Amino acid sequence: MTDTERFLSTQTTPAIAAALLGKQLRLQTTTGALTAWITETEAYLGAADAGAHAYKNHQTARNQALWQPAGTIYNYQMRTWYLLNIVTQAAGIPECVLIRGIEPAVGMTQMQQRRPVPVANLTNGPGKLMQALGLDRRLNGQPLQLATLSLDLHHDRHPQRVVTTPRIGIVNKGEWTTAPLRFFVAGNPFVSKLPRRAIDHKHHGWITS
DNA sequence: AAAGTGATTGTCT
DNA sequence: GACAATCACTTTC
Repeated sequence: MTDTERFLSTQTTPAIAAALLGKQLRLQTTTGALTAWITETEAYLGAADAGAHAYKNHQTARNQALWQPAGTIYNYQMRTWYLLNIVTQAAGIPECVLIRGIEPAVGMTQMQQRRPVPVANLTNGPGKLMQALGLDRRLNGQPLQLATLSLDLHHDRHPQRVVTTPRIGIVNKGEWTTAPLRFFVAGNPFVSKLPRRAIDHKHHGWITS
């Protein structure tokens, strides 16, 4: 088992979602690597979770990847956008973490070419970050470390504080609508639906090293 | 700053 | 044919 597989399968999925904040996402491209720090995540808790695609273990052609082992990419289309999830837990347990925000580290110029908007609007949402990385659903079902996309647990930053809220876009799902399963780095600007006044312009919410 | 609406497309019933 | 783990734009305060 790799370090990444262990990280993604030996703690609860909400704990993994929180622990992913500050970890580095890396995309290998023909012109070099793009890297970014994860700033916002959501946990989806499988068969029990009325807000999840795997609710009641309902398998369809689209969501097969959820039953694969930890580290598998679950990538699907939402309207005209693509969303990135990382499967957690052992094979057969359909839990995952949705990546909702990333802070560009290396390659921001390339990201802006793919998504020509002001930096403040570049990667602060799950559909936006996929457009900035130039990705679609072709990665669906692939293991993270074998794909051009990978997780680097050893290059990480540490949030000063993590904020927990209900998930975005989950409506009429009873207790699961308000369950505290969204996590983000307090003060980081690359977080969806964040009021301007909540931004830490100096350190972006990271512990300085 | 918050709330509302339309765009647009694959997926599932 | 309904609906969706979104986004961008408009309206309103």
